[in-house]
Amino acid sequence: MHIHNLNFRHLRYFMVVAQEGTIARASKRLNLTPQTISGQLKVLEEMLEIELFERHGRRLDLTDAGRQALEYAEEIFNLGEAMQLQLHHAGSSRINCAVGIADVVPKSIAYKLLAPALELEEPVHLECREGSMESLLGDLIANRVDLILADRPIDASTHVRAYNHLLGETGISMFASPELAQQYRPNFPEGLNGAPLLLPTDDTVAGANIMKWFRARHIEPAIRVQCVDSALIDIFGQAGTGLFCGPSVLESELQRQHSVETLGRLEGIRERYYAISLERQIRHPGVQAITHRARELLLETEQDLEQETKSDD
Amino acid sequence: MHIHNLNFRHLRYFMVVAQEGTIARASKRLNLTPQTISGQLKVLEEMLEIELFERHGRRLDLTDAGRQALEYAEEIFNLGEAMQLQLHHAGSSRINCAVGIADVVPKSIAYKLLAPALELEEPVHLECREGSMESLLGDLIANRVDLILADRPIDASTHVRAYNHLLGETGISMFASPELAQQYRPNFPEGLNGAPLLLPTDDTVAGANIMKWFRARHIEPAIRVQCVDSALIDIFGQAGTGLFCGPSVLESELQRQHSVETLGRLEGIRERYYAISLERQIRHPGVQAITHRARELLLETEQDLEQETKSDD
DNA sequence: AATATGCATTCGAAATTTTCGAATATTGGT
DNA sequence: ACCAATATTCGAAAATTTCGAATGCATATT
Repeated sequence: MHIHNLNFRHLRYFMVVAQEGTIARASKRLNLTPQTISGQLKVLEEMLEIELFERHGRRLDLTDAGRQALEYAEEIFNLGEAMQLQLHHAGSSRINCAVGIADVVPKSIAYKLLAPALELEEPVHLECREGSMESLLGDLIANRVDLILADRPIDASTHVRAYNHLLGETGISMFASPELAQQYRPNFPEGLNGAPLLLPTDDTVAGANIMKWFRARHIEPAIRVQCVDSALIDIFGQAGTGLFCGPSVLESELQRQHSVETLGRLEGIRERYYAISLERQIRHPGVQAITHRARELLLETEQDLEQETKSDD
Repeated sequence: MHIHNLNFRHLRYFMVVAQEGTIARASKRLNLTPQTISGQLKVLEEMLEIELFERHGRRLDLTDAGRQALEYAEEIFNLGEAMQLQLHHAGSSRINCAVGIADVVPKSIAYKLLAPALELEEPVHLECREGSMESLLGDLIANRVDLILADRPIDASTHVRAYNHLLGETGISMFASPELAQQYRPNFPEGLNGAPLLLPTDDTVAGANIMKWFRARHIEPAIRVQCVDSALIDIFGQAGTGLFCGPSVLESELQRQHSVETLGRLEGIRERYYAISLERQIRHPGVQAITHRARELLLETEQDLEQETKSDD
């Protein structure tokens, strides 16, 4: 079996299995039988001549090579979709605005930030793509996206010459399923020693901030799950796996949609969101709408919320 | 037929056909029958829902969409190979030096520039990748390559924060097959009006320089072929399709390998080659060897040659 | 103008690859 | 020890890719 037989399907199956953690769940999401996934995964491993997963009992854990391969797979997949989109919409005369969303940015936040572009008189056609910062910066300099939504500004170390636009900021709140909330709310945050916690990975701004916050207060929660995608954290949190943090602006949304309760605020942490573009002076009408209007929007929401909770300062 | 059936083979066939210009030649290079290529190309067009080639008689010309798709295809293909290389060499302890070569740089020049790295006491393992400047810059900031070899420095307009290292420069000579050389050598360059010419595309430094050179002298050759890859120009030139330009340092090599003769120098044009890296202060031993030793090397060769031809100034 | 050659394409059969049903093996929990 | 859930193996069916033969078209040759 040669490498050129590599299908986009192989990559897709691999990505979904890595995301879902088990072949069984992946097979459900893909509407395929588990044998197929298992077989194609083995084919992929043979083609790449390397083990992608470590089989621990019936658990599949990504190997180091698997993690590297996953990054490539996601980027290749994105390029494939971008190609299809661009070719297909080439003839269309709609205003197009391609946005890259760093996968550390919660989807609801992204929606709030992008919404202004959809409310223009001349409606904008948005194309969204997710990925790691590195991969998206490559897309930005190649003009495959007009804008990146991220949780941090880029600096000299990124080696990309681009401009940051602060869109807004929010505090961080802690959430949990009703049972866990009842147990841990009484002495929050001091009583969180040993409490089960779901966290963004250490290399994200949010994850690093939260860890620092706990260390500064000599509190040591038991970290159960760490992942990049905050949507996944929300799911785990809803299921009661542990306490988790999220943007304060999303409090009411999280409570309603995931049936979780708020324990309190992590005072002192401010999460900021940035738009990153190649031009300092933005002419692209869609991007303009986002960078101008979005800032007001998120700050307003935040102010409303501060009046409601009224616990700061 | 769904997009997920997209194979790396489809992309490869497409790339080779675009490069070779005809399905027949592509089928020879790929050791496949023309029907296969033709069929798979049609499958690809159906999957992308767009025409990649315009069929003019028995000539295949890339459409606009085809050109865009080609860029994506090359990038996707490179990523696939990079993935395989990185995973396969992950355990190996060799010094690795990944170099991106802009496809406007003649292969022989690239070899000359990279050779110093291979002569180190501790031998360096080179990994080479070709592609457009944009695609390679993405690889550079994502650390998939340590260095880019290019025919121009990067400036502010590229939006990448990186450093240029001039490696050397050379004059430009004009070559042709013996018959053409005999015909056009007597009154070079004034008598080149209407002469068949093979050129790098307009968006390359070399192509633009040569065009400007002719315009300044009110000479109007008939441009027959324009392409990015200089190796292809050499082949056409060898076949006698037209006159073509190449680096003066490669005069003897071109004469020997492609059985062509030199018509003369294009006085005033200097072709420069640059290494582009993310660090100003280079620590990578392989990259260091290239940026330090290569400069001397190419300049030396050039000086030798200037003594031989003795026609300047 | 007729002919020949080279090239792209269409069609059906063979080879290859992917998918699934059935059966087996292993894990984790009760 | 048993059960439920999972991953895997094996062979057959379905789908895809490849090639041989034949066709049609365009350019070159006579």
